[in-house]
Amino acid sequence: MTAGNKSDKVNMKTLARELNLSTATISKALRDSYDISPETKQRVMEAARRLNYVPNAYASSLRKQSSNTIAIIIPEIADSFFSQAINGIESVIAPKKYHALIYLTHDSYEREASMLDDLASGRVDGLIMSVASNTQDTSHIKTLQETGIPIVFFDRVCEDLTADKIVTDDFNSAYTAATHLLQAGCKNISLVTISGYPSILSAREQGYRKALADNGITSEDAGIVTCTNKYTNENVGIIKEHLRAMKPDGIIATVEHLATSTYLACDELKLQIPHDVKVVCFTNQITAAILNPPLTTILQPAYNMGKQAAEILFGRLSGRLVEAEQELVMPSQLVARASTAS
Amino acid sequence: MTAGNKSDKVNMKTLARELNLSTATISKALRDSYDISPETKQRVMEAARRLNYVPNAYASSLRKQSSNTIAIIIPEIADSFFSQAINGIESVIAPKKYHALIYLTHDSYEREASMLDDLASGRVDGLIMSVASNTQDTSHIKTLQETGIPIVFFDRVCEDLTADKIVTDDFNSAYTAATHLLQAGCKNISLVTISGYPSILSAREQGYRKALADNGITSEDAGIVTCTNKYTNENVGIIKEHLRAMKPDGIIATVEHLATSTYLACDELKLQIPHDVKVVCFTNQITAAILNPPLTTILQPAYNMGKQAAEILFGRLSGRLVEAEQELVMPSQLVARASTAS
DNA sequence: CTGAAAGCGCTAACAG
DNA sequence: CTGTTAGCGCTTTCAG
Repeated sequence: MTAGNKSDKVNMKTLARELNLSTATISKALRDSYDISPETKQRVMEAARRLNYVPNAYASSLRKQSSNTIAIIIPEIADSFFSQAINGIESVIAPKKYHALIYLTHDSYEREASMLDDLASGRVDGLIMSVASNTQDTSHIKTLQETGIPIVFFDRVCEDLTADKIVTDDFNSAYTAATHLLQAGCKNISLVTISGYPSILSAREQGYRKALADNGITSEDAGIVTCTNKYTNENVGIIKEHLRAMKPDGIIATVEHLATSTYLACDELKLQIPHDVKVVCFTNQITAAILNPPLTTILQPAYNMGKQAAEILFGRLSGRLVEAEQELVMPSQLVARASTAS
Repeated sequence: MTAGNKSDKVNMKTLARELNLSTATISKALRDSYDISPETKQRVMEAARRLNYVPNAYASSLRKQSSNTIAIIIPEIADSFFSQAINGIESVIAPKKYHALIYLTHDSYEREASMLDDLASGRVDGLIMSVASNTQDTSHIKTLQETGIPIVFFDRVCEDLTADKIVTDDFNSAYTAATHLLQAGCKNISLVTISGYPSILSAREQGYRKALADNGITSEDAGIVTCTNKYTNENVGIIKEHLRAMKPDGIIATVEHLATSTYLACDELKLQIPHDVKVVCFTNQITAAILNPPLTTILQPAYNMGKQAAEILFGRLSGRLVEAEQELVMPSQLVARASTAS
């Protein structure tokens, strides 16, 4: 039981009483309105500071029908890409004194849908999201859009939706990754990926297929390994089985956590990277450079993607940005390291 | 401009009109109150679904003076420990339909203080936090506690504060790490750490010192290297300089991002781990096992710490937990890998 | 320049 | 069982 409880809660009425003014004047003075005299403003500010006045966030939000709050909905948080993106988002909202509610779908469509339904409550002014990998039906998203809440998607976007989107050039990145492996001498390249609908997964797969096709290799799907989207040992088993069966000499892993699984699988089978199999992974992990061996990565501009997403969202919120929704494609970067050395 | 805007906003008044009932009845029916007839409840529920009614979060929070929202304040997000802890927190708040506001201090006392001041606005019912490394004055925290908002600290706690705290046994962990290195044959162990006040840093330092003292080694502070708490190349330089000057044969790194800096520093100086220098780091990075060489870690129970913190917070919020504030110490685990092999 | 009054949408006494 | 009423604390006309 703490002291100084509810009893001494100071609100505008308290200030008004203290200064013999009306709450209307207090309100205007605090918002630095033009039609309040400088002296009154001084007095109000002083009293507010002295009495430790803090405006009630919900009263203000209710009245203004806006909350200075946005939601961030992502599949996972223990993932370098997403946590770096959050940093980018935070870098633009913090200076504006906006607040961020964070929600994790754990890649579940049901959770995602219920989160979006809830957001129609006026809780947030806008939303930045990356869809769950098993989200196919997008009606929950459209319903929220219809309430007028702007949504900006990043990385995992829905193709059938009209909205602002920030993505990387996944097709090209996968194409580049595959080409990089081919140039390193690989003849039999596998794609280690996860199941799901987001376009980034299919784009990465298409890029991979195209690179093989352009080099006269017809894969017949044998080179595609589908893992679960959880960081579990199960994936190590799936990858090992594939390595044993198909004996690929090159692997492209499409999401961050598959790097560890792939390395462990190779290790358990005593396959040497890059001698027996070369590996490249889409990941933003900072430890890539000190892995055994250092891992060639497709590095996404996670921080800047988050930053851009937030900036576009604020453009919408402020009414500054009125053009049609756009898809912004930001370049990823292949960082070559020992895991793909010839 | 999306269709179906504000105009058709449906609130309790709409439902009341629709069904020829009062808003009081609607409110009670929706909350499944005992004194509403089953049939009325049915009608209300049906109408709510049909008209897509979503209760206004802020009106409700304002009226009830509680928001079903908590704040999470942490130094960084792109850090495995913190992101895993958030997962733990989320695992308990999501089923309770609570919301989480997330704030990053970037280890700045000023930002932290302004965040805590703001939370007196009634925006959240409770707070889970890990203090900034340069927070020394804790008056901003005490002030918030006085408003009656329960705060639970985890990992980076303040010693001079009365509050619920979830920590790991940092002293013992560091002692264990140092002992582990001594047993592996190290004679000259350095502690690579960051500057700051949180007790975990001093506990880790004390544990290190005690282990050396217990083994007849007097360090005279020469073995302590202080880095910046940013993930920058600067730290690689600082560590390299120390390695050159002091030639330690063992290193304990106290925070996650120093693992990468330490490995890079050794690499640049062509020092072999573990042959020339053995390394152990406090980190939760999942890639520890696939580093070159695999890294011996002090693994903190991050997920469970977050979970416990949230559970204790809910205990306070519900009034279920009324005993004096407690400090819960959870064990870390030394996971020995090749980086400390003899 | 300042104040009175209405109301954002919801909840909780209290009556009936 | 249902309705009336009075606010939660703030902002915003509109008068003066």
